[in-house]
Amino acid sequence: MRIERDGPYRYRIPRQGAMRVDAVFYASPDIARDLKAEGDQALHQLVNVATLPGIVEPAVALPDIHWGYGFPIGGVAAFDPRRGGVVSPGGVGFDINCGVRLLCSDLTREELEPRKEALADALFRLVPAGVGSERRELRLTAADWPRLLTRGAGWAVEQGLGDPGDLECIESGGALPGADPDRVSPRALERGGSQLGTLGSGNHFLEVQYVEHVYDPEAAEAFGLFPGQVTVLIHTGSRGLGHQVCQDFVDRMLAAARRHGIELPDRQLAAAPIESPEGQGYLGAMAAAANFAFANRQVITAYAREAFTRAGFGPGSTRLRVLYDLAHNNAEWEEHGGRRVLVHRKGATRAFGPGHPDVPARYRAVGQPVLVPGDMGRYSYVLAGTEGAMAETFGSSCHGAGRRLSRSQAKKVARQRDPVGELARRGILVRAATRATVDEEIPEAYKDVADVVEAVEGAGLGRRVARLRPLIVVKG
DNA sequence: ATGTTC
Repeated sequence: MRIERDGPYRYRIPRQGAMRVDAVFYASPDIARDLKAEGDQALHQLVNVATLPGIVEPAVALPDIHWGYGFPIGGVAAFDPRRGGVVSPGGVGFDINCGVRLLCSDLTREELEPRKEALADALFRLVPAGVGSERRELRLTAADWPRLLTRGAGWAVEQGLGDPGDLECIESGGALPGADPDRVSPRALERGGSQLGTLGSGNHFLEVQYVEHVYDPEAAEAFGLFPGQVTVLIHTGSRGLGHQVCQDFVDRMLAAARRHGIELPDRQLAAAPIESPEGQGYLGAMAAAANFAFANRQVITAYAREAFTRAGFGPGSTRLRVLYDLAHNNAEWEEHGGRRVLVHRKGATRAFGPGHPDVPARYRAVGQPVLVPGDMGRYSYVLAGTEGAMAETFGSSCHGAGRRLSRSQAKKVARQRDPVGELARRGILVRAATRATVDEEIPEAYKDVADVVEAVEGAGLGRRVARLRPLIVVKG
């Protein structure tokens, strides 16, 4: 594979073989070296994506790129429907609208400290976590589904789970347009029916954090962040419902690709023309699943507020304002370079720059908040979207640290140790459904997210605003 | 990520 250095933190894979467009990836020299290492499949997957019909130049990868189902995680690909552009479930991922929501309190770290254990216990009690976790008291019925799947977070607010103001600072207003509940299979509804308001497993979490450092005081003020402030970061997605939607369409898409004469270098890239029945069906079901995920984070927010109250914090001081809520895994219609294109982001964050009409009015002068979780022992970042991202990456930035160790490698390392005890000694309280998940998620399992963010900022794809340090971690 | 091999 021919790779050219294309500027600081920027590399280009010129069109070669079956590629229809160039691919570009962003990385520090260290990250680039790892990506080029023999056996790493991420760049090969990026090249595969560049062969798909109707792709708009370039196929993009951010510094947290790693191997995924068909498409790499940390990738962005835009398709033009007027040039045979396709939609691919693998380009969105199994956890449709896996994403993060940041809440900010008016509390300081010092005010939290005396009630930290109580808060950890209350959060763990009120926010179900773990594989197959359920919230049976919210069991959804046939009458709930159409509105829930079209209105997303707004549906939860209608149910009294949150305030109308919560919807102002959510990507797409908390409801991706174009949802078609009839495209969501009965099996997907069955799986999701008792999972609304639950965290799930794997890398999903709820963290209580504090603002450890402010890089850009002006932007931090616009976002409502101040040093020492207590924040809450929720990372979860569409649970079994989204997983089943993806499953339902992968096989159908493979047949559709064959029928439409689309040559696939990898079956996992199964795709159909955007305008085909299969493409439209997937987009309708995907948006519905995305809205389930927006509702999920909204319901969890309501229970997080309840947990603060039960831990003894006064309601006035803990409103937990929604700073922002964004998707890491979705496909959506956007205008780039004067064209309306379908942008797939898989493990990537929309990062619209200053002045963009889709940035909430209160942040518009600064740019969209970009929330970048790290690992549970170090820190997470809040960035702001930039003009550079608009010009180069279809308005996209990184979404996290990216794994360094596989789950099994991490478990092997963790087995000899006491991860929960080690974190507790550093002031981080972990409440987890299973030890196995904590072992897979030890800090050493991840790259240092600071390195990823450095590359992103160096490439002009985001601007650091603040760094958040964990205090309490709820895990599956 | 995932009723973690429906």
